[in-house]
Amino acid sequence: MSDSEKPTLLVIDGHSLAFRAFYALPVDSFVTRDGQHTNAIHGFLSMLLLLLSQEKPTHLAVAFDISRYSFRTREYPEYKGTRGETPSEFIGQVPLLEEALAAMNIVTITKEDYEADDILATLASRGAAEGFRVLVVSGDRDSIQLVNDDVTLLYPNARGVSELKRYDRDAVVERYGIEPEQYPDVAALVGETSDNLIGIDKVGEKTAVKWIKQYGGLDQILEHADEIKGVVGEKLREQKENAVRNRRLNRLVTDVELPVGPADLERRQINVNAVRDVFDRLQFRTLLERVLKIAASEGATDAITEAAVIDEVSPSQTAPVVRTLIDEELAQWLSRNSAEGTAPLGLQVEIDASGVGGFGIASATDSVYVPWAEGRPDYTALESWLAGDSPKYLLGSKRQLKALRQVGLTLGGISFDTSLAAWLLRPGSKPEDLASQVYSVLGETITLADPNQLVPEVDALSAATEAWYVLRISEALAEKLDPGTRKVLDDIELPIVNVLATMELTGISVDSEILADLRTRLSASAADLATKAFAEIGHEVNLGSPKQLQQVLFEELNMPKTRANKTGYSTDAASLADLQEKSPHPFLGLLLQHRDVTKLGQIVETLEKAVKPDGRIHTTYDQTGTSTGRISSNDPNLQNIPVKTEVGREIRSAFRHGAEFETLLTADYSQIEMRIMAHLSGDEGLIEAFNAGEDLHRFVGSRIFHVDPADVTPEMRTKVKAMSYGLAYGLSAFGLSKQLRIDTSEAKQLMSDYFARFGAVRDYLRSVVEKARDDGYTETIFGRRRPFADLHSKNRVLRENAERAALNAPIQGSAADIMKIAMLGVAEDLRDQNLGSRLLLQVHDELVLEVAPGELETIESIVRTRMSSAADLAVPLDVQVGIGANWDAAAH
DNA sequence: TTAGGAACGTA
DNA sequence: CGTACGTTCCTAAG
Repeated sequence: MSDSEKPTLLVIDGHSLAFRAFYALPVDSFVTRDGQHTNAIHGFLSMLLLLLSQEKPTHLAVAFDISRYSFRTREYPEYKGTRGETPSEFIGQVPLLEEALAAMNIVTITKEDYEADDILATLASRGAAEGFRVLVVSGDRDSIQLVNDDVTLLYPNARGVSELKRYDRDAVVERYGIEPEQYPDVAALVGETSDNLIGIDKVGEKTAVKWIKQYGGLDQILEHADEIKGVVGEKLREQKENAVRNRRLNRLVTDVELPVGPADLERRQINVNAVRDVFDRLQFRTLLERVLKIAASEGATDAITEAAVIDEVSPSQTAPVVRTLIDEELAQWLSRNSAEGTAPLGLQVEIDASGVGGFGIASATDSVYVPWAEGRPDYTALESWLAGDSPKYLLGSKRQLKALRQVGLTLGGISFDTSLAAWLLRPGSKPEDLASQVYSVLGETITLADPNQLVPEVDALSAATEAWYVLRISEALAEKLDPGTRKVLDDIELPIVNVLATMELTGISVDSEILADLRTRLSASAADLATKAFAEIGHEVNLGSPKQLQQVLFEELNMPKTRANKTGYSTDAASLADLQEKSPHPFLGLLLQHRDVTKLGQIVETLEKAVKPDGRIHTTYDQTGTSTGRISSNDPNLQNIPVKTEVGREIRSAFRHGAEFETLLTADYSQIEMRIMAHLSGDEGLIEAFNAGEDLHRFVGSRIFHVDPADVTPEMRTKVKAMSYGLAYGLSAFGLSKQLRIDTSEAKQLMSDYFARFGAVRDYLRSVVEKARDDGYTETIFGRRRPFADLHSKNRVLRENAERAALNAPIQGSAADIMKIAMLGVAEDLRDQNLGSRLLLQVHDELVLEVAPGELETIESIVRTRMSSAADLAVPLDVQVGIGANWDAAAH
């Protein structure tokens, strides 16, 4: 068998390569937003991917040391004793690397009492015996002894891990002048500093090699030690025990007992879903793409192993043949497949540039395609099936529902949505398209046509086949949903799809003249402020460039340094305010004002561009946009329209009721998160505070500072307010001191005074984190879960970030649930009572509606009732309602 | 052209 | 060293 026909076994010393990578790549350039260092992982994986594509191994394993201790340290406690502390940035990268390898379905091997090199040696020798071409990757020179006609060593050179030097037998001979098998003899004589193996004084590589050539090997050299002349001869005779010991220790073990042999290490299919997960966490974008590319190429060529690899999936099925149906045939098919007692159908609406192109509808065993031509008369059966309650499973139902609405069709019976289900299972994940879900949920591969390709390489999948996949994904996901999550899906998320779609289609009316006027004033003001700012420093700069500002502030004006960030020193508003105190300069104030007006100007401009021909702005709500259960808004984001400043309120005043309507009405929950904390913690003091109906912060302040509510000063109230709001975010004494600009000691005192009166709150917050640590997830009042992995992390920054997020999740999430339930109630009443008023916006704890003439009282009553009764808590849910011609006037 | 960071708007 | 978002600009990569 020639070499090219042999299977290739690639074995890697994990620690050694990761450690090389760690020193080869700058630590600071590879840090996740959470503070996890990743340079070693990145370097390792990058090299691994290169090896996979260049060497195309058929079999693969990575070996790791279990600890620093092995049979060698027992024999010689000083072994590797020169190695210093492992850098803290390296610790913690290895477990993550192992996770990444697991996701790529690569076998990792460890063995108690042995080093990774021994595992490599064993696999290499067995592999060679079993007819493999073996490639060993290690940064340990001892591995040279493994090289022979079947085994090649790939050794990282001085440039780190970007290149590996190839040592086959000839290369070893060329480099060292001896056969690979003789290398340990050389090392035994010379010694190995990195292993703390001391050699013979005065004997270097040259001498050792010369002796070995002369006498044949270490044993022979020692036998003839007496013949060797000079000082080196003396040293050899004096210190020969060193060489004997070194030789004993540097002999790699080739018969370690392992749970797997070379033949078991056949390359396995990459688990794309898991890889995405791990790589997302590590923020490896480019690497992810490289892995996906490999996965795709391998997945396409090897359909058989596919299903076996992704955990426990049923064997892949074959999509039913697509039939195109219209008219009577279609009516019969629908009637047959949607009759009472039949299973739900998958539905995929074909959406193209001009609207709806057709429908794919599928049962488990049959799929049909229905071309759509607007205005055709004979679609009665289809339309009534679409509008009816007959259960339908979809992927991304809101988008499809909107597309149908725009061609005058109604969609009812949305009883499963794979995007929503996948998000509920993993609320941090980004929505996947059909092909990705087919892979991540079913473990099968389909190829979608590239929409950017004019002449598609592959035929587009019929919408009917897509619907069939959606149906299967739905069934697979449904099995994974625990009852609580299922209830959230059925009772909250699926019903609210329709409400959100309606709000998006409705939009909100905007007075473009107000915006245009505002923009003119703001840009004039910006120009004026910029001129004045330039005059202060004597030249022009780009005030929007943090880099140029740093030059001006810290070099030209020599101001004291502010908080450091990745690109230098911070120039954010808080830092500039600090600077203004320490080193007053007119430039600072002008800069801040300029920031302010340009920011507002941008917002106004964005809004102007977003106004559609109907004079309204239609945002898009992202139902799967958050990890907590909130809804996010984009294109444009109407959940962050300014309100705190005068100009901000002017912007809000441009949002108004439509011409046919009477007024805008806003309704918001007051202190909903604090109320949820009171409920969840059962803190009697806090519950009393809300039941007393008094100003919350005044009440809490009176308890903490031991004064009458009437004697709570504004300063006291401010402090209490900051403390209360901070609680739900995991605020620290340090953070509190910073925000209130008080001493840390005073902040500490404030916190302890607070908890002295409201101790159950602290107990509750602690218990949330503890429970999450045990369960692996948090849960809202309504059973919405959010998983947390980092609560057990050894990395303190990661762990503490996770702890704060975990204690916040049930609070923010429960508030989100409550608001969604309230919206469902309001929408239901509007529909059932045939009211003309409409829901327009949701801003987390606030709803904006436009009220049809004559409906004001009804609407106010509906909104108050539905919002305050959305959940039954230990404290009342207070709702504030405001009315006005525009969003600003309707505030209260 | 693209991706990440800084900055800043909201709840 | 305070949670959850989206958008904008600048900048350094590609």
